[in-house]
Amino acid sequence: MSPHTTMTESRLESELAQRGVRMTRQRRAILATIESAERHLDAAQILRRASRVEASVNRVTVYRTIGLLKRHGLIDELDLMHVTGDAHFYERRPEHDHIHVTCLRCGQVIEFESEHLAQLRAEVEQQCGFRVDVARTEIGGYCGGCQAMPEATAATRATRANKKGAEDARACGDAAHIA
Amino acid sequence: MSPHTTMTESRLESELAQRGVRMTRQRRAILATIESAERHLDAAQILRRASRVEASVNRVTVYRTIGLLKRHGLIDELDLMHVTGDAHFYERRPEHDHIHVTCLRCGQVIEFESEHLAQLRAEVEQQCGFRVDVARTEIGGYCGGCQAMPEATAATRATRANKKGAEDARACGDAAHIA
DNA sequence: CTACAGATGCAACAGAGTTTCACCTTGCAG
DNA sequence: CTGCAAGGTGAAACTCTGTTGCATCTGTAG
Ligand SMILES: [Mn+2]
Ligand SMILES: [Mn+2]
Ligand SMILES: [Zn+2]
Ligand SMILES: [Zn+2]
Repeated sequence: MSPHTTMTESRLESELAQRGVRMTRQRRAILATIESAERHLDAAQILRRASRVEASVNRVTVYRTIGLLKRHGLIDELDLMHVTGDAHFYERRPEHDHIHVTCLRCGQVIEFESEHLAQLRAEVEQQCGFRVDVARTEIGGYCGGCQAMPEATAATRATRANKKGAEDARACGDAAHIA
Repeated sequence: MSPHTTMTESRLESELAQRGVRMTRQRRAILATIESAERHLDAAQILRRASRVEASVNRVTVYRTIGLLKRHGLIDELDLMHVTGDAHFYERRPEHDHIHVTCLRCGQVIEFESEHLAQLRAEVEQQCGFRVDVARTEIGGYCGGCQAMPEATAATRATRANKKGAEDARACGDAAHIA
């Protein structure tokens, strides 16, 4: 990597610029992390990944930036049925709504689009007199594989026990240097 | 009230009985509380209300009973967009699915039924190969009143500050005797 | 009535997110 | 450029939600 890694400006970054929000090295790292994630990340995972490009990023700043992005409607918050704990997960707000289907045994998450989402939202706006800001549909169940699998063999399951940090550090090559 | 208030057997109670689950005074109080609630309660509120009929009920038992009911699919867990904090809310699983529409300013919650829910669920089962266990749609937005109200006047808003216990104790007559 | 699986209470713990405050940086005006 | 004020940041301490270990108690089958 070059000495001054300038990091290509993310879409989130330009969205914020447009709205006159001040940009910092820390924010840039966090935005890029969220933007480029191949899956839904929670705050701790965002911190770990962002710290790799900008070592000074702090836990608190991650939470503050998540708050900023939520207020501006640029990201959505997910529970993923809290299969792995009480943390919330984040993703950039997509063009079209989609729902999240989580396997309660293996933790796999599938995204699914449907016409019914927009229709439901329209119904709510009309019949409840609400201006809808954010809509979230989450489903929990058992994926094909896990339906077949005998109860005990479920070694894949993301339990509360093995959740302890390891997964993200392992997946991405170098050790986590932030607790 | 008579000395030995026998408390009519709730539907949750008989559901559990059918499944051979052991019944205790504490559980009975918690089940009755959830069953008879006129709105969605979080764990702390369930504890406060249940303690009024059965003083020995403990916080931990509330959580354990919530877990029991979730495992048996007898209650659903809601976020209500976490407008008032990080707690989760509970309600008995209804006959027909409904969604929860929460006003992000005043905290009001509206329940709404729609054909699209069942259709969406069917689509997921077919196209994702999942066996769906629980489905949750939550919407956040601004209710009619709050859309009209000028930004500052929002005195009604359930802020993190006023959340502190008062609301439930006040609403139900006698003081909360459990922290 | 008894025995024992299973439920409870307590206290200690753990994880997620927030607040405070002294210090630092960004973006802009001069 | 330079200086400066508005706003962002890190560290530590804190709050709130939920969990666990363990000694003790109790509901229920026999
Ligand atoms: Mn949640
Ligand atoms: Mn409801
Ligand atoms: Zn699975
Ligand atoms: Zn409102």
